[in-house]
Amino acid sequence: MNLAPAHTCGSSKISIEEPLEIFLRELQTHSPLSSDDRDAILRLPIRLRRLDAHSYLVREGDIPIHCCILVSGYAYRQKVTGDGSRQILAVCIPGDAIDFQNMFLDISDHGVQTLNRTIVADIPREDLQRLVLRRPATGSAIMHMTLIESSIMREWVVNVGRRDARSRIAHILCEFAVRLETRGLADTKSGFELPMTQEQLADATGLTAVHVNRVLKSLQAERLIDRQRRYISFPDWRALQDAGDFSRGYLHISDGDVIPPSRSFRART
Amino acid sequence: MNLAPAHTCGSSKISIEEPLEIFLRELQTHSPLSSDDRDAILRLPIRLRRLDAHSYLVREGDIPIHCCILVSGYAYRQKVTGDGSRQILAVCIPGDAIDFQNMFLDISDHGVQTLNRTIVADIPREDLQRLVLRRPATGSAIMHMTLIESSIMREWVVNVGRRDARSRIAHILCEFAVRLETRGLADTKSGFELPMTQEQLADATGLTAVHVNRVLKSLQAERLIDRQRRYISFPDWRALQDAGDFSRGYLHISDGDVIPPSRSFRART
DNA sequence: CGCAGGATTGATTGCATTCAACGACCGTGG
DNA sequence: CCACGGTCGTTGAATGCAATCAATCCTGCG
Repeated sequence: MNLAPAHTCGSSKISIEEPLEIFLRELQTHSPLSSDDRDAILRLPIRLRRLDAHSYLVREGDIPIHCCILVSGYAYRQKVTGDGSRQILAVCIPGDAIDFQNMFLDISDHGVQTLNRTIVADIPREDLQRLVLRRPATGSAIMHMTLIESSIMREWVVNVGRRDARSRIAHILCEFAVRLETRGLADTKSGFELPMTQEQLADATGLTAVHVNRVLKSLQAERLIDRQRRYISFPDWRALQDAGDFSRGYLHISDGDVIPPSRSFRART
Repeated sequence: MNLAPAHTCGSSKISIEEPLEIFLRELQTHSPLSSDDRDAILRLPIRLRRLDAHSYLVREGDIPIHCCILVSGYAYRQKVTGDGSRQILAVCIPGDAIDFQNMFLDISDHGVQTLNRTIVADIPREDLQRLVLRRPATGSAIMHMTLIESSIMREWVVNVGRRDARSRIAHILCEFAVRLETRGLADTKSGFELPMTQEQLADATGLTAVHVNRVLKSLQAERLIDRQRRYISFPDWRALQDAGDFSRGYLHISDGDVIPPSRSFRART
């Protein structure tokens, strides 16, 4: 079902180094590493995979055997309730590591699925665990990334628990914009391609697709957002943040973390 | 406001070792440590504090200077939205470490408050960071504890995002019971003292206090719970779990983790 | 061209909120 | 000892936000 065959992604072959450099960059944005640590990371063995949209990266109940880094494309974490409804827990963007959550535990408590066509780099679990034990600084860097993900999840609890539909949607749009921007993948002025359907947006915000549609339309009518198909931009970024009760503190972005758009690696859908 | 004076907590003075032993026990339930690692943990400097109910352990925006271990009593993590409503993100029980979340980040993205009278042990941040860098295995153990907290938070997103009021309440009660039970602080048969008001329960489940009250009454009427003031027990534990769509997988409890009630340290309220 | 998934719209329902008042319990102080 | 105040719990009535049900409209794609 998965293991997508070659798709149009430019002419050049992807070198084996690039994914680890992306990973290293993300690790280092928060905690500096010695050159030995950096080398150790760049020497990690990896395997590249291409995946279609809607492929499973992790299934709930899996025993994780590798940690995968999202090189390009988007994915989301999810859990399903007993009555079959789905909750999206997080959206992963290029540069994110998928399996820190599961890797140090025995069994995956949630699933991860791709949103679109995706390239991932798998790092064997044991190699990563060995790295962490031998090079504590890399462990701290991983801890740091993981804690930021936790912080984002805390904000999601608030979003889903205590905000009305309008704020929830505005908030998630703001979060998405800022996270993409800090990786040089979008810019709040010019907007970006939203990789989610309205139903997925609904599952992320604890609403129904129908209601998401209505809220989006009303945000559009108020000129807080502007949509052309999936492409979305924010004519009044300030007002959108207010509507979403958004402030970026919980993303723990320091100024130096931002990757200028020119330097960015492109998301190949 | 805080720094509660002596309260009745038995006659004996609390020895300085005990809190670190509690901490060590929790760390070890998931990842075994060498005797050197154990010694290093037991040698950590700590300071004990007694706190009244409703004291702040951490304020949103604080720069954490120590990590505190909850020795006895309960606390909760919270965030407040722009319009002033509160969301409770997690309930901390004796043995939990409060500040792993914040310690490796620069600034606290959420607050922590005590639910009742509490004893905490502060470990200076630098000592803990030094420990982690010198003894990677302790770092892994801390990572492990942190990831379980993340897993619980994921389940909370689902609870608040995708379950109706009845299930949310039943679920949180189940979670509470199981977590207390594994630390030998309660048992699902005989019940336990619920340390939260209905308003706090509401803020944890994304509901209103009024509605929590109605749901509790209806659960009572169905004989899924039994309440005498704050004391709660579960006449039909199986049915309650069903009502709450609860299964304990996400708590990542292995059989060996459970502390028999006899060995347990008592929660001194 | 026709199909399928996604987006849109309307009408209706219902769960949870809101507002408001009252009751029960507990600790405190006169 | 009892009166008092405050917090928490309980209840009723009315409102409203979002869900549900159902149909239709797009639009990209085979």
